Amino acid sequence: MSKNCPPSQDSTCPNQVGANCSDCRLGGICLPVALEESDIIKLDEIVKRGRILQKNEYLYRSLDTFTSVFAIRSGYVKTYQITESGEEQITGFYFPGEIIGLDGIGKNRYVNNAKTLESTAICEIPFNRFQELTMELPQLQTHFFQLMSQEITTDQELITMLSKKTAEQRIATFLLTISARNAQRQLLANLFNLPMSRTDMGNFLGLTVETVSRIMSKLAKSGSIKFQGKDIEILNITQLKEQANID
Amino acid sequence: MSKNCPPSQDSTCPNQVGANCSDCRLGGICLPVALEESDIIKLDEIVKRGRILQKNEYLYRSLDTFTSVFAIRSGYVKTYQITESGEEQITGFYFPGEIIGLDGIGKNRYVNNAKTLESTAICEIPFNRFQELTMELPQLQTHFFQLMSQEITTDQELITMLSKKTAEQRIATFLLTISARNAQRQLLANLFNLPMSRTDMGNFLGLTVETVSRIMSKLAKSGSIKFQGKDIEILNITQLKEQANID
DNA sequence: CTAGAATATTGTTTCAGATCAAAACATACT
DNA sequence: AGTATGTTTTGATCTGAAACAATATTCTAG
Repeated sequence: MSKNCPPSQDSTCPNQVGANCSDCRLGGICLPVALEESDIIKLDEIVKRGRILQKNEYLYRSLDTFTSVFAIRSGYVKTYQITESGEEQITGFYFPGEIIGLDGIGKNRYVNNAKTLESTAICEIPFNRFQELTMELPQLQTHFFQLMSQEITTDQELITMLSKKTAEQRIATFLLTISARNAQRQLLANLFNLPMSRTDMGNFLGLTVETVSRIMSKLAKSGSIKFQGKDIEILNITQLKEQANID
Repeated sequence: MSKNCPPSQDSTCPNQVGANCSDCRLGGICLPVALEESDIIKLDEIVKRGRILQKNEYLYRSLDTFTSVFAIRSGYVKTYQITESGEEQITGFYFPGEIIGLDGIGKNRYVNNAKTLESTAICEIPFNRFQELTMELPQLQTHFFQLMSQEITTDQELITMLSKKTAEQRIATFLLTISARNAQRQLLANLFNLPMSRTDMGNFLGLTVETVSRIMSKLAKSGSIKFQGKDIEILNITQLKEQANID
């Protein structure tokens, strides 16, 4: 098996974004759960690895025929819908190790658009073949059910946020969520870079850019955080949590 | 097989809410898709039928160990979470033929509380046994993936609503959604009874009761609808659609 | 049938966040 | 480098829905 092979979707060929699921540093965050080594190899065979998208490229668009779900290896993706009145509504931000495209299963067409926020490496998992594989690997099926269920749960958290929280609570909560997701990926929890613009943050949180900007400044003045553009440092997580929750 | 048997969970015993999946008048709305007769029988064997809950009873509560998903045969259920600050946030209303409990799969505990809005008949589907069955019935697995995906999609519609729509647009949209769901169940699309209180409506839509009441009156004055308490009649669906969408 | 409770409606005031406006930064392009 | 274009911040004003308040209506239990 040649080591010096061209960029391709050949899963047997190691390339710049990693060779296969077993040695992927994302490990358990992504799909392979408590699978046997031999089972991971089966999964490996169907995963199309190594595709790299530039900033602002689409993984899929609303109404495209559903074919695959995607795992993010590196980079960041936002999903959004266009409302009847032509506005964008962001429904999620996705980080390395996370899976997108689940919304397409229901009607065999993607409902959302998925667009990269920066240069992003992805693994494509053709759903037909994946589903066949789940028929012989119950653990894989279980894991996938869990993934979908968790997507429901995070969507419902956002619903609660939009329905019940003030602008300050939303932004504090958002920063804490990003922090936690970074920590889960062995990154620093209190010092990170926001992958999205203020506009996107506001859109996701149901706020205008101006409000986002104002509240960020307010949180900084209160001493909870420090920031310079997209670089964020959490200085007082206890206080930030209070700002996230309490009325 | 006795016809005159006590109320029980014995699925072989016909009772007041219907005998089995094959002759359930909800048909395709619920689980059994394009299944063979023989496969429906297998499904029948695991479904616990005939449990009837009174108004305001719980199907499950937040943090209960996840065991089953539930199909509603008749009646209505709301799901809700309690926020950190102790408020209720309704995440969904469920109608006959719809499936609830999917949020519990992710962490093996229910995230929401599920409470009946009136006397409600349910079918309980123990998830372990159901999952085993999906291993031999690919169509059943596909259908269940689709159900979960659709739950994601409806949650995302609510997100868009809460983030982008005015009070009037939310209520108009809500009434149109209920109307459509009734039509799907062979009920009248333009004359129906809301199963939830104004308070619950407001809670779900991120509005106060007072605002719900005001907007309902406004919609009635505009001639789109007519109502008497929970009895709703849609008089001008075209106009109501305009009120639901346009800025 | 009636008292009491719960739910719904309507009126008035207040306020959080939107909108409008403009300046300050940041990034990309020739 | 220097100009243009996009993004973020800060300021002033406005507004839709919340909050507060008071009735009115509908349910429920005895």
